[in-house]
Amino acid sequence: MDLCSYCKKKSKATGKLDQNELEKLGQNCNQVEFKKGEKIMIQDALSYSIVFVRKGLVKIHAMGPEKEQILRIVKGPAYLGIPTTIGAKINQYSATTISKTFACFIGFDVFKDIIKNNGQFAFEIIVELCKNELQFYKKCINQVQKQGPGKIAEALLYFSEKIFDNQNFSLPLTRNELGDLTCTSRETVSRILSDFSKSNIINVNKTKISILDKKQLENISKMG
DNA sequence: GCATTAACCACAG
DNA sequence: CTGTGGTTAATGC
Repeated sequence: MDLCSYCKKKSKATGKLDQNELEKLGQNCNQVEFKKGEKIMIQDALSYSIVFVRKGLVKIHAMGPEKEQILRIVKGPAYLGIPTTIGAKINQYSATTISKTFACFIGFDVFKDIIKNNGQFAFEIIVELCKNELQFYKKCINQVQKQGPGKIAEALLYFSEKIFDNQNFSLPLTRNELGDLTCTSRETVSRILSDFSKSNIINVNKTKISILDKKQLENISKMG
């Protein structure tokens, strides 16, 4: 199986593995193809594996006391489930695909062994975890301090820049989910999107979004 | 008080 | 699933 050799090019961390480790990984991981909307990890389930998302988009979400909360959107290639597998016995969150996704389940024991034996690999994993944490801090501040338009503007810029690298994209979330992501209601998302559209900042057609005035959007995001 | 913001409800498409 | 309108509550001049 040459899957892991392929991923060696895709993932910085996997790139640090030697042939031996790659083979060991190959023997202990298995690729799965997911359709849009399928669950990769389930909150409250016991977790035994780390998931490597080769390609695709995944939403990380958890059920709160009131409602569903989308924590972040993950774009492959990326590791999934490291915090919850290492830091807790049961999954603290769910992961659901929002596009067609190819992912590999890696046995935790093998993953742990490689971390312990390969500092370069471990370092790259730490880099990824650190970046995620910093981004999460930013999201927290954004959510608590910005008001509606600022939150939506930031989310749109995030999808445009970080996920699709394009001014035009098809939003992989419903309005409701976008609300769950930005801590607003579905109605507020609708209203703000149509306001942006009326001001010619964006163009909206169902899930298709075009950013027309990026400067303006950045400004709204910045001002809150 | 008055304005702004956003959630909740309801209803239509 | 979405878009909109009315209502209501909180917050800040």
